[in-house]
Amino acid sequence: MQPDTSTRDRLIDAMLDGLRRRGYHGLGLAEVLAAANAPKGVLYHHFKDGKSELAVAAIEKASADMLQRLDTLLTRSASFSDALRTWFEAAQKQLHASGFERGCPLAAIALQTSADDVEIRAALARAFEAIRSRLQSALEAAGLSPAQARRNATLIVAAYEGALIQTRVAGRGDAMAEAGAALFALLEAP
Amino acid sequence: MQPDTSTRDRLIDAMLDGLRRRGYHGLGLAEVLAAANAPKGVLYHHFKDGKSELAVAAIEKASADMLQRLDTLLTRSASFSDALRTWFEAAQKQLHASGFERGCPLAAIALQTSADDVEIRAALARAFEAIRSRLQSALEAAGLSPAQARRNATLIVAAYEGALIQTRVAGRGDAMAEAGAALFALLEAP
Amino acid sequence: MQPDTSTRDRLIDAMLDGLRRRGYHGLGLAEVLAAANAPKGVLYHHFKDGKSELAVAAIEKASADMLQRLDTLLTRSASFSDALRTWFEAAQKQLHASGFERGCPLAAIALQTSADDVEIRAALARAFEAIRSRLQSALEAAGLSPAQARRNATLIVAAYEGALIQTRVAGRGDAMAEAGAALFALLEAP
Amino acid sequence: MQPDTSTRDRLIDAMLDGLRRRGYHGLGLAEVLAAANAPKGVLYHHFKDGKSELAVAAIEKASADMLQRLDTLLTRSASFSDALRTWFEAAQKQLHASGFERGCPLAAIALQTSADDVEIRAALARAFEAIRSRLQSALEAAGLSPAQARRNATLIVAAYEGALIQTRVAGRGDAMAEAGAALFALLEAP
DNA sequence: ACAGGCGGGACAGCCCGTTATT
DNA sequence: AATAACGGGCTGTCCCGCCTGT
Repeated sequence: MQPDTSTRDRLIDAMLDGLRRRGYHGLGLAEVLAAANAPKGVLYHHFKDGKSELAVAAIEKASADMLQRLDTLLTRSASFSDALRTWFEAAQKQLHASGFERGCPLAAIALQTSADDVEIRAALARAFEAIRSRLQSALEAAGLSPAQARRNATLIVAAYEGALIQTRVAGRGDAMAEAGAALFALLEAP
Repeated sequence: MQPDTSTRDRLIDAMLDGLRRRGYHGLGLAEVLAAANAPKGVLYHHFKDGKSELAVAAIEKASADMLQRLDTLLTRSASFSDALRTWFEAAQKQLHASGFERGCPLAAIALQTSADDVEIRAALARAFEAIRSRLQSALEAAGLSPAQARRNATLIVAAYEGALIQTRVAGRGDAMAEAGAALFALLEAP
Repeated sequence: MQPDTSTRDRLIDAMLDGLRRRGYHGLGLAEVLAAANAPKGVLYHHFKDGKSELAVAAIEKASADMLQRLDTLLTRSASFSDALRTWFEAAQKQLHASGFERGCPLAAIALQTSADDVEIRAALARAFEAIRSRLQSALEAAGLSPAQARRNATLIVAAYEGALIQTRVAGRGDAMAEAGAALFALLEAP
Repeated sequence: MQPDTSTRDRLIDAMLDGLRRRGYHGLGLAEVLAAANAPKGVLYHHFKDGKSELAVAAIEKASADMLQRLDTLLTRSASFSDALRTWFEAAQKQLHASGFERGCPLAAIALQTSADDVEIRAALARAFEAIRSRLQSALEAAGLSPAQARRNATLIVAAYEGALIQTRVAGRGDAMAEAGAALFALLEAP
């Protein structure tokens, strides 16, 4: 029983960080392996389909992490709006702290897979659906109809990802703050 | 004025299409050159910095196209909401028509450039700013304060891009429709 | 004496089959291990020099098998010619049955070892010599001089291997049949 | 106009020599490129399918060379037997001169391609057929029936290839000489 | 004897950019 | 002004051999 994280976990973490910064095709395995301090051969023991399988594992971890953070926020916050506000602010801070390099890995991969990357697409679709679903149930709990809740959940996710893109490109946090402010104002409108 | 489009224009168009489908790093020059039916050497005559310079040209064309389409919509539509609705619907249709492969080239590039791709980042920032700015002035004309207009403009762009991502991954148009519906409902609320 | 074949034997059989189909360098150990349903480590317990030692064992098994089959044929057939005819026909049938994929493992290895694969070369030399020798003594028993018998034995082996090659490439059994027919006609000529 | 052979030709020659010595899978492109003194990238200009396409070109050159040598021999020799004898002796000498490393490239490839290497198999089939065909017409000219000529041609090719294999493995020229002697004796028998 | 993670070198393929030639 | 050959670095993949724990 060894306390240090296993090679497999280190590979996933390194992949995740790389995906956030460079996206799927922009990221070379050499960089991932160096970050994980792992030799080349070991990758294909843990992920026999190579890069794509590792990416799927990374997506699933990212999805689980996001979901859990979101869940914590939703249960601990006084209101749905408060939770959302904290969520957006945290994303903005994280992006700022990394010099606007570390965005959302889901979006980064989503825009550079082609239709034949079946496994990856499926993993992404599952991840987005899980987050939308969690937001939807929170909105229903707040009194919205299922259909309304679903639509607003999709919009929130869209605003989150879209604002991250603009923020990243601009190299300034404004977009995230602006989109968040507009969204909260609209959602809270009587 | 020559009948067939010039080689330079064909290169830009091919690059733009490629970026939409595969993003920046996922796209090889060989594919672009084949699509443009141009030999290797000619690229470096027109764009001496190669791929990145061609990408900047493609971004600028995409930006100009989007801006012009948006402008037409805003001037011809009965209301701002109508224009927006048409804009979202058109994007959804285009994505659907291409089998959910052809998304927004701006977002695709935005997520796979690193901080040292200075020229590309700058071009992207200009492009997003131009669209936000156009939406903002339209919202101001509709009676919003400059600050409110600015925030809503950023949110609209964010929702647009974020919904495109979700739609692309899911391989179904729902997300775009849902995010659009939620956005219009919120914007039109009294 | 255990009911299921030992791991060692399964490895040799899997290697032999692989060599027949892909040759030495075209065959990966992963494929062999999968076919033998054996984990990686076990190979180096039984064959400490790895692939090459396993190949030698496979060659020796192939050689022993061929020799025994030949021996049976020579003792049970009415004449040397009959034995030969049956031998060629069996080879042709086996090749046909496997879609012209499963040839002679000796030849397959012979053509892709370099001079420094000492052990393998030696094993192959022994195998060929054993077969030639068996044919030679049968021919001597039929009345030929030792020198004549030796020459004809070498020719028969050559015709056998050379015809297999042509058959495999063509994907049709003709070559084996033709070479055999010509050989029998010449050998039986008064 | 430069007198030295083009890069393309040098690549083919280097490939051919490599195939003779190591076979298809045993031969790495690095070795070929070093022998041809060519950088990696240039290979894919001349042979866009890479190694397999280069192998096809090498096979075709080998086939053409063999055919031409055979043709010269058959037209210049006093008899078919003389031509054959010279052919076998030349092969034996070449093998001996290279320390029994440089065999027939056709056989070397034939035994390590799998059924899905369609192009390579087809090229090999064409090459063998061409040689058989040339021998057949020479035998017909010597008075044999087409069927007899065809069978003997196949046997001659088989004996040639099969003897080369045995010679290569043994590291001594005997097998080639023995198989040749037996073959000539049988063919010349009244 | 078995099991499987580890290690890193080598493989074929492709990349983008440049340099002669015409 | 346009083209095709060149150049070599880098990618993802897979290889074989080892070595520590059952």
